[in-house]
Amino acid sequence: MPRMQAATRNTPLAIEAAMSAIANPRRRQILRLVWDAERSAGDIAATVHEVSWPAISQSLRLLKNSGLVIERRQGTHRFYKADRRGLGPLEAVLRQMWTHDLGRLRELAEQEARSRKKRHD
Amino acid sequence: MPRMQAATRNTPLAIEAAMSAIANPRRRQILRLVWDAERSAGDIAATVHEVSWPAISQSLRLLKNSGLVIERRQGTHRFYKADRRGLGPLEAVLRQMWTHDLGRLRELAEQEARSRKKRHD
DNA sequence: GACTTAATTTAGAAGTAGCTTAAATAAGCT
DNA sequence: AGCTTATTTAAGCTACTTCTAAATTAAGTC
Repeated sequence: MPRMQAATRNTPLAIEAAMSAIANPRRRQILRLVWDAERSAGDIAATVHEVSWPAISQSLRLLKNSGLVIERRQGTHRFYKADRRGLGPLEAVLRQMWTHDLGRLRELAEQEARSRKKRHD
Repeated sequence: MPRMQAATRNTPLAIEAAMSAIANPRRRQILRLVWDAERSAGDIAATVHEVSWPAISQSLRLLKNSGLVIERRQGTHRFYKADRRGLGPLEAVLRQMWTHDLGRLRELAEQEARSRKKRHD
């Protein structure tokens, strides 16, 4: 008897949760990174160098819980990839937003830099 | 020379803002109320009896600023209606969410009732 | 002007979100 | 077992969100 397919969806896509997940630019950024190819958590964290690893880890868990990404464990690694099934019209929205995000994430980084500087006076 | 169309969009639809506006169940509820017909602020506030009038007012302003509704003033009244232009795939998402919202808003109300009760002990 | 009605703005409380640092888990290697 | 690498969990902090109650604006009426 053949084994079950490896990456069965852990949780079904929850439209409510998926919506607020996608409303956040950082999570859209991460989601885009795992849109076409599977990537390890560390790989993602190394790419998104604006925030710490735990911050990425939290975002990944949220994306997973809302059914937007799938996690696959292999040894000490955890690989994530977007789960495009059941996205429906949300996929078109995502693509639209990604084109709008180009400047948006730069803004976000500057804003964070400002408030971090302010905190440390 | 004919007058300009009365309800020109005050602000263009901002996809980023529209997204987070729609991510909130209360605002989706309000948006649905003004989806097919124009309604006054007071009318809306009277319909959504879970929260106070100022709360509705704030939500309306946010919806307006994100370009999802249009405001029309007439005397002491302010009328709001959904601005469906430029919504793109977001409209399909909205419709999908509204069907999911049926039980969701009841939950939200109960949750609010609980935390309000807890506060007043 | 004084009063009423419609709606907003302000101020502040309570809860939530997103981040940081430090500690913990978990797998693989020697 | 002890050490390293990969990643998460825990605790705490700041900023933002959503709400309420009270004060304010704005238009129309007597």
